Amino acid sequence: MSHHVITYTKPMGRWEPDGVGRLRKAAMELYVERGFEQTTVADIAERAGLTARTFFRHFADKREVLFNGAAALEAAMVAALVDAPAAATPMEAVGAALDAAAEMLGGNRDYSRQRNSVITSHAELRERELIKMASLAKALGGGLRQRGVADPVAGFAAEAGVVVFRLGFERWVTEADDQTLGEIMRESLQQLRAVTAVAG
Amino acid sequence: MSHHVITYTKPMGRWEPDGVGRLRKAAMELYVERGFEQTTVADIAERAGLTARTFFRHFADKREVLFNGAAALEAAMVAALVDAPAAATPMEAVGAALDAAAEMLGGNRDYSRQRNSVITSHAELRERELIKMASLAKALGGGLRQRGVADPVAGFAAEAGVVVFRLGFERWVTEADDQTLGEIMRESLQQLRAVTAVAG
DNA sequence: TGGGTGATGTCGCTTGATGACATCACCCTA
DNA sequence: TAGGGTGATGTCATCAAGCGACATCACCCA
Repeated sequence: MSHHVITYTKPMGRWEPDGVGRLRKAAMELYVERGFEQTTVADIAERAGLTARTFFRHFADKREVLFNGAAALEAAMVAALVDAPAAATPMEAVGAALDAAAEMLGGNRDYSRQRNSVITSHAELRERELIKMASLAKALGGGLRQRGVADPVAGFAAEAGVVVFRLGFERWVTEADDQTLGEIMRESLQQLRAVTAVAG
Repeated sequence: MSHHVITYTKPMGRWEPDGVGRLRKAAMELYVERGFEQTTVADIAERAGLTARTFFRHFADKREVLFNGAAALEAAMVAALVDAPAAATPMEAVGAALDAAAEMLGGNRDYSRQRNSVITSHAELRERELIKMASLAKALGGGLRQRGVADPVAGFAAEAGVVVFRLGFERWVTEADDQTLGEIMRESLQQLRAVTAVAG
C-alpha cells in the first residue's frame, strides 16, 4: 500500500484520518473508471488503504457509499417546508422546500453531472436513488402534516414535490442551458400544474 | 429428493410441469411465513422441488419472483393510453391507463393486500417496486410521445399518473372501505389536480 | 503508567449469483 | 423404430456480498 503523508488534525483511526471520506472518494473513482458492477468492495477498500470488513462498518452496502448527502438534503428541505409562512398553501410550502434544495445543490453542476451519470448507468444505483426519493416524499408529507395539512392533500403535495424535484434536477444536469436550478424548479412546478389542470 | 406423484398435462421439463409457477408459489409462501430475509433461495427451490441453480435460470434475483405481473400491467396501461381518443388531453389519456390498471387489479383485493404487505415490510422489495413504477412512468411517457405529446408535458403527465396510481392503490389496499379501485383512482386524480392548482 | 475506548484488521462463515458441463425426457425425422 | 436434436434441469466450482467474533493498536485520560 501507498504511504499517505498527512497532517494530523483530528486523527480518527489508527492510521490516516477520515477513512469514511477516503472510502467515498475511492468508490466514486472506481465506479467511474470501471463501472459499478465491475468494482468489488475489496477494490474500494484497497484503494482507500482499508479492508473490506471496514467498508461494511461504515456503509450498509456497496451502493450506499454514493448516497450520503441525501439525509442532509432531506433535512434541509423539510426544515424549509416547516418554516414556510403559516399562510402558505401546501404546494407553496413544498415550493419553499424545492428552493432550499436548489440552493443546496445548485452550486456545483459538474459534480452533480458526474454523480448522476454514474447512477443512471447502473440499475442497482437507480434503484437506491428511488428509495431516497421515496424517503424524501415521506419526509415532506410528514412536514406538511406537522403544518396541519390533512392526509390526502399532504400525500399528494409531497409526491408532486418529488416529481418536480426529480424532473427539474434531471433537466438541470442534462440540458446545458444557463438557467439556475432554482429557476428550473419553479418552472417545473408550473408545468406540473398546467398539465394536471386539464385532467379528465 | 421427494417423489412427487403428478398427472402430466403438458410436461415442460424433466419432471413435474410448471417449474416457474411452483417457484413463484413457494417464494410467496415462504416470504409470508418467515419473512423475505429469512428465506434463502435454496429454501424456495427445495419447496418447489428444484435446485437453487434453476431458480436463477428463471428469475434474475430473489426479489424478481414477486414482480412478474408488472410487465403485463404496464403493457395494458400503455395500450389503453395509446388507444385513447385522439382528442383526449394528455391527462385524460393517462386516466384511461389508470382505468385499465384498475380493471386488471381491482378484482382480488385480498391477494393484493397479502402481496402488498409482504413488499412493504422489506426495504429490498420496496426498492424493486419503485423500479417497476419508474419503468411504468417511462413507458407511459413513451406512449404519450407516441400520441404526439411534446416532451416536458409528456414527462409530467406520466409521472403524475404514476403518483395517482401509487397513492390510489395504497389507499385501496389499506383502507377497508367499499369503493372500487377504479373509483379511488378517479378520485385520486382529482385530488392531485386540486392540490397542484394552488401552487406558489 | 496503566487501563479504557474506538476504529481497524483477521478469520471464517452463510448467502447470492453465475459459468461450465453433464444428464435425461420428450419430439422429430429418417 | 432407432437415432439424434432440443430444452430444462442437475451438479460442481467459484466469486462476491455481507456479517459475527475476536484480536490489535493508537490515542486519551485518570
